[in-house]
Amino acid sequence: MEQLEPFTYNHEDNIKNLNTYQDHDRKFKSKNLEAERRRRKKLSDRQLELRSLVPVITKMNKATIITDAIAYIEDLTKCVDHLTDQLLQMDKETDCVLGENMKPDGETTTSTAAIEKDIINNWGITKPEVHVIKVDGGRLWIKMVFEKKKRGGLTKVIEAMAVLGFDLIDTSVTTSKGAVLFTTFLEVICGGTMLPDAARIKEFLFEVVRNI
Amino acid sequence: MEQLEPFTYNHEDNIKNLNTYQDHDRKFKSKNLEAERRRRKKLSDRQLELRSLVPVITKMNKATIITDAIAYIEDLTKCVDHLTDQLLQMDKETDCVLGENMKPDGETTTSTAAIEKDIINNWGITKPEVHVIKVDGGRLWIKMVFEKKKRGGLTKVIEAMAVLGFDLIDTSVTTSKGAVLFTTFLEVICGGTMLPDAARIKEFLFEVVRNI
DNA sequence: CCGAACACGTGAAAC
DNA sequence: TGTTTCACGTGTTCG
Repeated sequence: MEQLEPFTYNHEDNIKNLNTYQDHDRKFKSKNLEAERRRRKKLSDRQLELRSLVPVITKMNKATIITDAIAYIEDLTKCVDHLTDQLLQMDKETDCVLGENMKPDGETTTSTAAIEKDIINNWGITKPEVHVIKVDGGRLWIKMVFEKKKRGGLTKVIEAMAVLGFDLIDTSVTTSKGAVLFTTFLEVICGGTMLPDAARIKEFLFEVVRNI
Repeated sequence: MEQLEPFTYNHEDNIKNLNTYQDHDRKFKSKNLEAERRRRKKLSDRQLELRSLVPVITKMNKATIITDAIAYIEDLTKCVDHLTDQLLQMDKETDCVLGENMKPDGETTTSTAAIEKDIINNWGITKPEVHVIKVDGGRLWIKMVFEKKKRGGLTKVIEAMAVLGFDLIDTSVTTSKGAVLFTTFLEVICGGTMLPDAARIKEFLFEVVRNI
């Protein structure tokens, strides 16, 4: 085909020349040829690693590997959600059982109703103070100052920490004249990437300490 | 160098011709040009989708996106493992409790019996350590070292403090490699169900930390 | 023979 | 500045 005449690029020759005169003759070599090769290799390695992590691979294509990885991540997140739901439900049940057992009059009030009642009754006078600082990937530093209005309030705070999946490394609680200073350095159990943003944690904890 | 003579490929010319005569003149067009474009777009889209699924992206690089996805998958699997462990443990516990509660003869097994049973069942590897020191009339200093076997254990401790009618003045909790050091300086509230007898408090707390 | 998948070197552009 | 990342069109291989 004379149409293809101007296009006389020969890849094999080019490769051969590159390999032969790799360091001596740079006439046909871009400056970033080796860098590009490194980049390609790195990307390829990552994709290989990703493939090795995903259990079910429908096809060996690069695109399908990513698709399978996406499906796997979705499955995993769904699994995590389901498990946490189950765990929370179970936590709530055991709490309910304990609460009922401790009640002397034997009245069966659900914990949600009790919480609602608490919300109505305890209208905070002083606004609680909550600080959440992300130290690194999976570590947080939290400081809270709030007013202790009833006994067992600290239990709720520690409970909230457990619900959030926090592993308290170093915690200090100081009480003085009805005010509580709670500071903690903690690690997120489920891993750094699962970490919700500090603002959300702060909001959640604010609601927690608001109701105690 | 005549060796490199055949390399007359001109990318710009090729692009220009492609843009100008995209559908009319296919002189410089490979047969699989459009297919390759489709493939690239598909792959790019998948990577975009993957990126949108991973919450923490350190860099926007294609390689780092995959790296982050790998880290995310590892975190997720770790989280799933952890949650299933917890769930299994909790299932076992509730089974134990329910089994006792479900006694058909209606016999009211006291909690002490349950505790005794637990003592028999759970033979801890490391014996927990509990110290209770009476500072003055209504003030105590407590130090406990125990092994954390499950999440929410700290909640039980704080709960026990509330049950005992203790008002925690200054508390410190330090965790390291599954071991927990809990120290507190507290005040006994008048309405407490238990008298501040150090030995009895120590026994009670020992049972509490033994079961967590 | 053809479509799909891939690695390659390259120029442009971003940081 | 220059190093790095990206999209591009290409030739080749495989089913």
